[in-house]
Amino acid sequence: MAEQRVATIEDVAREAGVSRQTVSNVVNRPGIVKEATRRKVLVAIEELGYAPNAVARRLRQRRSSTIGVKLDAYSGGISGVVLDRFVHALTEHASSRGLRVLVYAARTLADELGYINGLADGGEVDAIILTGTALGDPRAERLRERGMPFAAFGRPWGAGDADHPWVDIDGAAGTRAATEHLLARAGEHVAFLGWPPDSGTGDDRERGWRAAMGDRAAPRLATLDGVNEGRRLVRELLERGETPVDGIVCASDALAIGAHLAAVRAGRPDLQIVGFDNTAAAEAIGISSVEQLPERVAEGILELLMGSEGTEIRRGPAPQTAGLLVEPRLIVR
Amino acid sequence: MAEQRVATIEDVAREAGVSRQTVSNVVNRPGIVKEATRRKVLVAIEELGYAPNAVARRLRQRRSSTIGVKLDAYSGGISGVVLDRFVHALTEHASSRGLRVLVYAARTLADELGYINGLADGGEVDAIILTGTALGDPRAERLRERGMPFAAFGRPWGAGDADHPWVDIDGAAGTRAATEHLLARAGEHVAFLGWPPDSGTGDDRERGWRAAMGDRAAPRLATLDGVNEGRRLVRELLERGETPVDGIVCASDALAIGAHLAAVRAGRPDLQIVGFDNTAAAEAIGISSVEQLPERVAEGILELLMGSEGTEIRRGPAPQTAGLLVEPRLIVR
DNA sequence: CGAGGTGATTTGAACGATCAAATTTTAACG
DNA sequence: CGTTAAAATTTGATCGTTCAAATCACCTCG
Repeated sequence: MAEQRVATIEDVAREAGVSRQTVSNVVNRPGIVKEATRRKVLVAIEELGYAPNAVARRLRQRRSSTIGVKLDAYSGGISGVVLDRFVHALTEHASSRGLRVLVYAARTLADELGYINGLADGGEVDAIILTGTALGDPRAERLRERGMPFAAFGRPWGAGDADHPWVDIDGAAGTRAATEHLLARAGEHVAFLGWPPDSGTGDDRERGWRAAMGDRAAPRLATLDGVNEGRRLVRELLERGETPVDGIVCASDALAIGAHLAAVRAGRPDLQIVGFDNTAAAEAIGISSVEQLPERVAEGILELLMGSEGTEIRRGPAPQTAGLLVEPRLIVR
Repeated sequence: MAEQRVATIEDVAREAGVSRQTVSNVVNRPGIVKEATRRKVLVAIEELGYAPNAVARRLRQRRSSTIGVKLDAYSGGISGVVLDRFVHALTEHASSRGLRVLVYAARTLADELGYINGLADGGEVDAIILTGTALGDPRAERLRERGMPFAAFGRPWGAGDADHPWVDIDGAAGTRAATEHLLARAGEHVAFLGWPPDSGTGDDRERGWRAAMGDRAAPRLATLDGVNEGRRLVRELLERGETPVDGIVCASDALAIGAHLAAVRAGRPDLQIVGFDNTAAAEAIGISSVEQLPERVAEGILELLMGSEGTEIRRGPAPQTAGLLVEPRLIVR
C-alpha cells in the first residue's frame, strides 16, 4: 500500500552504494557523474520511488522557485475574466519554466501588505506579481524595500511608464483597430462610448479612437461601466437623432452590450458595435470585440522576471524597469 | 535600504537575551511563556523586523500548510467562471484558516499524475483538490496510494456517491427550483433544453426538471452545449408549433442564450427562460439563471479536509468518504 | 617512478525552524 | 525552611537537501 515513510536521498544513496551528494548530482547535474554510477543510482531511485523533497531543497538553496499572485475579488461584472485567464496562462507558463504559483487573496491594502511581508520574509516566493498598480503604489514600495523582485500587470499610470517593471495591454491600439475597422466597413461616423476621464485605462482606450478618427467628428459618450448605463446613453443618442451614427466603439463589453440592446430596440439591429475584452457575453450575442490576450501578458511578465530563456528568477531588484505593451486583437463577428 | 540578510530566530533570541525556543514559543504558543519574557521578545521581533521562515518550519514540521488546486483549461466540465470563483473563494477561506493555495496546470493526464507525485513526495502540499472526477479516477487512485488527503469538486458519478470525499452542486435542486418558478409564473408547459444523456451533470439537471414536472408533459430537447445549438433547436420547436411552450429550463446559460435569441426572432421576446451558471452573459441579457454558489463548495471542501474548526489538515486518508451537496440559488430577472 | 593534473566521489557544515527531553526557576505547602 | 510539584526556559537533535572543500582514483608525461 502506501509507503509510510517516503524515501530520502539517504535511502537512495545506501541502496545504490554511493554517497548522498552523488545522488544529488545525478538528479541535478547528471553531466558530472560517471555513466555507470549514474545508471546505478537511477535504478535505486526507481526502486524506492524517490522524489526529492522540495521543501528541504528550498531551505538549503534559499530559493523557492515560486511566484505569488494576488487574486482580485470577483466583481460580478462582465470583466474579471481577463484576470482569470491571466492567472491561468501564468500558471501554465510558470510550470513549463519550473516555477510554482502561489495565489493569495486580500480584502484590504493593509492585509495585502502584511501578506506580502510574510511571503517575502518567509522565503515562500521569489517574486510577486501585482495587478492594477498605480503610481507610487505602496505595495511596489514595500517590495522594493524588501528587495523582492516583482512585476505588474498594468501600467503605473502617470509614472512616465518607468516606475517599475510592468506589462500591459495596449488599449489604444485596440480601439484604434476597432475604429479603423468600423470606418472602413460602416461609415465615417464612429462614436465612442467610454468612461469618465482620468481612469488611465479609459483614457488610453479613448486615445486610440481619437487617433483613428483624425479630423472626423462624432459623439463621445461617457458613463460608468455597466450594461444599463450603456443602453441608456445609446438610446438617448439614437432617439435624439441629431447626428448620424454609423458605428460605436466601446471601452468595455458591458457598454457594448448595452449599446447593442439599445440599437435593437431603436430599430437598428445592424448598427456596428465593437466591445472590449471579448467576453463570453459578447461572443454569445455576436458582438465584435477587442481581445486582450492576457496569455501574452503572462509570457511577458515571466520574461521580465526571468529573462527570455532562464529557469531562475533574477535576484535583487529588477534591473529592467521598462514596460512592455501587448497589442490586442480585434475579433470581428 | 533593504536589509541584506533577514533576521532569523537566532538573531531575535540574542537580541532579547533568551533562547531560540523561547522565541519560537512566543510566536507559536504565546500562552506558555511568562508575560515579561513575552514582551521582551516581542520588542526584539519588532526591532529586527523578524518574520519566521516558513520553509524551515515546514521542513521541521513535515507539514506545508498548503493545498494544491488544478486550474482547468477553459472548456467542458465545471468550466469558466464557476471554477474561477471557486478557486478564489477557496483562496480566501484557506487564508483565514492559515493555509496557502498552490495552483497548477496540466494539459494531459500523464502530466497531472506526474505533477501530483511531485507535490506529494516533495512535501509541497498537504492536500490536493481535484475537479471533475469520475468513478475510479486515476488521480484519486494515485492520491490514495500515496496517502495524500484530497477532496473533489464534483461527484464521482456512478460510484454510489462514496468513492472519495467530494462536494458538489445539487444541479437537480437547481433545475427543480427553476421549473417550479416557471410553472408558477408562466404556465404548465415548461420544456427542458439539455445535453445528450449520460453526462452525469446533464442527467442530474434533467432529473430536477422531471421531478418538478410530475405528470405534466412538455418537450425535452437535447444537443451539445453552445449558443448556436440552443438557438437552432428552439427555433425549430417554435416554428413547428405543435406543442404550446410557456417556458424553457436550460442546462446551461449558453443554451439559454441561444433559446432566448430564437424566441426573440420568433416574435416571442417574453418567453420565460432560465439558464444555469448565472454567467455574466446571462446577467447582461437579463435571463434568469441558477447560480451555483461555488463559494459554498469551497467552504465545504475545507470542512471535509480540516474539520469544521481546525486549522490543520487531517493526516492520512480521509476518514470521511461521504459527499456534500450545495443547493444552488435561482436568480430571477 | 614520482609529480602534477583532471575528473569523480565523499565528507562535514549549513539552511532556520521545531520537537523532545533536560534543566532551571517559581510557587505551594506543611 | 525544606520538600515537591508545576511552570518556564534551555539544550541537543533533527527535518532532507545542497554547498564548499577535501579526498580519492586514474592518467599523462618527463
